[in-house]
Amino acid sequence: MVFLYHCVYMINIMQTEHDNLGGSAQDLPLYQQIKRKILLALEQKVWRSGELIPSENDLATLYRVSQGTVRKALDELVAQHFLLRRQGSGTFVATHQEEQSKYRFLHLANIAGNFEDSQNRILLCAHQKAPAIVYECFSMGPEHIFVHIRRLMSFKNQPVVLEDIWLPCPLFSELNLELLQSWQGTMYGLFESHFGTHMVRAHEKITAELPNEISVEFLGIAPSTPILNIFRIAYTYGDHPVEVRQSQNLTNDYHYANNLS
Amino acid sequence: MVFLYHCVYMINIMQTEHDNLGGSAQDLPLYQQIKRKILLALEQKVWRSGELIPSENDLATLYRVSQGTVRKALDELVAQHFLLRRQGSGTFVATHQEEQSKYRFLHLANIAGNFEDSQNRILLCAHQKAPAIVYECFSMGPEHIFVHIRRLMSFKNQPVVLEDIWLPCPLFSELNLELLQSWQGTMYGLFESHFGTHMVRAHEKITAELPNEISVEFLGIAPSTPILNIFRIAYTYGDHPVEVRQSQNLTNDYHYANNLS
DNA sequence: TAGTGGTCTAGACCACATA
DNA sequence: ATGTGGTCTAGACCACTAG
Repeated sequence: MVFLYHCVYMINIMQTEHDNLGGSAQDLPLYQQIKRKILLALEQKVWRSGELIPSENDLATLYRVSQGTVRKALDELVAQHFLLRRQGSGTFVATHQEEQSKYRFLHLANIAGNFEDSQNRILLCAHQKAPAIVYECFSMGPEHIFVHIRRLMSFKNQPVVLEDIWLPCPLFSELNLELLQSWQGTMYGLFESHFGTHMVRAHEKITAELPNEISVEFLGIAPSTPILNIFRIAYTYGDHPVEVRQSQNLTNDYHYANNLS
Repeated sequence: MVFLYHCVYMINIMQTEHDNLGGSAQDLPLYQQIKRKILLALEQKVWRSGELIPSENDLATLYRVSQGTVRKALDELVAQHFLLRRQGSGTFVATHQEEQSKYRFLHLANIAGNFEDSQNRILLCAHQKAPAIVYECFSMGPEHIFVHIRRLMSFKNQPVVLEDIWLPCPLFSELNLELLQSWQGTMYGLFESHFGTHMVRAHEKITAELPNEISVEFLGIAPSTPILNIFRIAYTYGDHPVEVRQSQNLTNDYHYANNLS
């Protein structure tokens, strides 16, 4: 029975939590405590991306709370895209393989406001030093090495985005050109399935700039063309930064679409 | 008793809904039906911005459902910023006067990632024709007139944003320069308190451009300076568009901050 | 002290997916 | 047929606000 299998893991985690919080759990509501425990289990990879987690009833038994309390914890985790519910099937760890998450981290739309599939070309994948800002983002010393990826994205076969990506090295050391070129799907899907790193959120700083030399070359534009510059830091479980990305976007035919609410 | 006062309104609304949906309410879950009724009441200004709405128990009695079902409807409305809960006090119609909504529709942050208060100068407030795109956004014929506002926003007394705002005319006809200049607070707060129009969401299209002549003049920049251009349509209850705004943002010292999740 | 929202429970029934 | 999540109910108790 799946339930018993998970029990072994979960009891460990429950007790770890118990120790950390000193019994009273800081007076957080029960459902918040359970939410934390599930998040910790996700961070510690008790359940992997795409896997089925125990049913609401099993979790309720495990945590010694009612099913309604588990449900409230799951509600929030689903709203934050950590989990995915399928009625009749169960609750699953969210992945970047799902159709619906294809444009979750890519907000570039055409004039009509629709998202299009991109054609991608990997220009570079090397172990290198990185710009100073990258070291700051990861709080790492200057001796560290990063995997540096450069990618050109085209829409309707017109180059639109040139991005430089830096990934910390112990974790992504095995990443190479062949793997990137053969992969069908989003980059975050690749990171998840081959490196066990699931991106949960990102922060972007958007500015208007003049293009760098590489953008001029690969986007085929004049050096005076205004470029939408996006500087992104992406985070995995536990708010650990695991990717820094700078992209230069040609916004003649496309725009960054954002909903405020 | 406040409860009885509201009953008169609510019963009308309930019956309107009932007629529209033909009894079976399209098989929507109860809490979704109640959410719709509350949204309709907000749209029809049964309760005004900032006002207390009936308690969960009163609403439950009114709609003949359990308090838990009302709560689930309110949960979603609060998450979408339509309502605001205050424990011990009650549930209120959300406003743009609250401190927390000051930067809800202004995502410009300084290098450290913090939001700053702006100094605003109204350059223009006139009843005018508008660019063609504005007519499209409102689905209005070319005979219509709009209120056109031009505003310069500065941070640390350096001009950073120049925005042009178009508002449809029957609704905002009374808007004038004196009112705009004397108003302390956000523009959406003004629209809400003086024109009964509460913005609930907006969509932005962001591009990099060269500045228009007016931006060159008022931002004090060279015509070749890249500018972050934001084209916004803002909506009130019922997804009716009520504002079109184009802003040109100088992103030398500030950036558009966006969280993806 | 009374009324409000916030948490938690227990149990019923429904809709859906899978075998 | 079974087990899953989805909805709905009724009731208890707690935390907070205000008169």
